[in-house]
Amino acid sequence: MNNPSSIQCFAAGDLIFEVGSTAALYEIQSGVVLLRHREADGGHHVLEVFGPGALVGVPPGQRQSVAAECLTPAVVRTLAPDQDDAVPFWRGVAERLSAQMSQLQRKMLMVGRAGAPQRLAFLLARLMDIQILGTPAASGMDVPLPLSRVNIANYLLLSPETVSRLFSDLRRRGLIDYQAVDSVAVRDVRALRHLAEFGTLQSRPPAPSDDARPRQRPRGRFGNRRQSLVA
Amino acid sequence: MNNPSSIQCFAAGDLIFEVGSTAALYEIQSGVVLLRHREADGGHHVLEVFGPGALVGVPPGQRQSVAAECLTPAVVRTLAPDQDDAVPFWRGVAERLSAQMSQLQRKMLMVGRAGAPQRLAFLLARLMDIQILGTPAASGMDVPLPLSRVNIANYLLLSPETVSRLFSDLRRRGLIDYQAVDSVAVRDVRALRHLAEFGTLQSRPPAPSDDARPRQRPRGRFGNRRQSLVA
DNA sequence: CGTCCGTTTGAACTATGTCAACGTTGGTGG
DNA sequence: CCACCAACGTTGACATAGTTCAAACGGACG
Repeated sequence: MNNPSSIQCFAAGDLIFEVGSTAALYEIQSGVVLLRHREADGGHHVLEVFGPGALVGVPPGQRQSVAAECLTPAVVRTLAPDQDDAVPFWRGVAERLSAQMSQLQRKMLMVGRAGAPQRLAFLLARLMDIQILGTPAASGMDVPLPLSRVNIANYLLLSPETVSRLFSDLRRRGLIDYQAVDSVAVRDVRALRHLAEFGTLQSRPPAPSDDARPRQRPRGRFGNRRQSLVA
Repeated sequence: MNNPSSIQCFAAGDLIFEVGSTAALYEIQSGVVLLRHREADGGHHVLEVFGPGALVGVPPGQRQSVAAECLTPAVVRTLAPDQDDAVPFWRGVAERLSAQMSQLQRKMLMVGRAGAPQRLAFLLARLMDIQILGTPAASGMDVPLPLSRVNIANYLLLSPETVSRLFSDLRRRGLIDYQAVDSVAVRDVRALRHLAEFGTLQSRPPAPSDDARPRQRPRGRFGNRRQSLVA
């Protein structure tokens, strides 16, 4: 109780907590952490991937509904309220949970509405952000992929085969490059971010500000339909 | 400040708050409320549907990232901390937000992995739960549908045409029945819940406990693949 | 009574899952 | 040290659920 915040270190592959563990809140100090959800049939889904600064776990009084696994060596801080700052503490937790809700909502739209290429670009963009933490992304930067293809597929709710094909496509198109499977060199950050956001490949920059071309509208699995514009 | 909780009433179609409104937390007392997310192209997505007891909005210090619209006449209570009970208040908010995260995660898996029929059954089950609130569901009960087909499609991330077809199918198969589009009579609660959970139609009960039939495993858009069982 | 929007139904298309075969890597045991 | 094996990743061929386009129907509202 008089130990308001303690530090813990984990190796890659370690579990920070398991489903059903007694509740606790953790703040990631360094490393990349994955939230998994076990299925009845023995499979599992990757719900979220978090980097430094994120809050994982549930507040006391409940049980953990998911498992948290370290993808890289990681340092986490256990969060607990002090006697004095209990109000700002819980307020802060509420705010951060609320922010994570928004993040999860974005992912849901991604996974439910966007096409497969956009989804992968989305994940790559997120991994870039986790890597650089503030620094502006530069083309040519190397992004580690702490997840296997299978985990990526689970995260994006795609089949591993599709993920594999997508990587090949992105490389063919020159957006990324890689030798090993556990990291990619981002050749064209701009195109990648554009793909993540709009689901389309922007016609290469050379286009000399041609204003008259048919406006590019967001495209996913949906989005090719005339919008009713009224609803 | 000395007004810790105030009651507000809304008519169907009213907005409780809009995107960008100053933050506030509301507890739904009665009625059905929908969370919408506006898109760049003028369309919108239905993120969640809530009934009495749910918490909507964000804690002070942020801006609303979504809009909340009443589908039926509704009564909501504005939540604000008292001087005395600030700690339990924020603690409670954190816990309820955390619980909603789990709920949203379930929906994400639904929308990303389950097939269209399962998704609709999922929504119908949720609407049943919102209606009855505790009372055990009975076959033959009448469930109001406060959402249009288009909104249902948006919620489930399907096209309206698909939703329409699904309703027709469910009626053909005798799980539900309806004359108007704004309510359904649930003919077979059991089958509907089974569909929502497993994605399959249970062979009608008559099956005389035939143990030797190929075990029904969960089926969605995925799930027909041999599980690696190892990962 | 006519128009309009939401719903329904039909037909065709496409993205993505499934199945299957092959290559590569890393670990294990002879 | 090398042979073998098991995962994982890649690629191809095929199947299909769900979107898209199109047209017809119905109720609501002027």
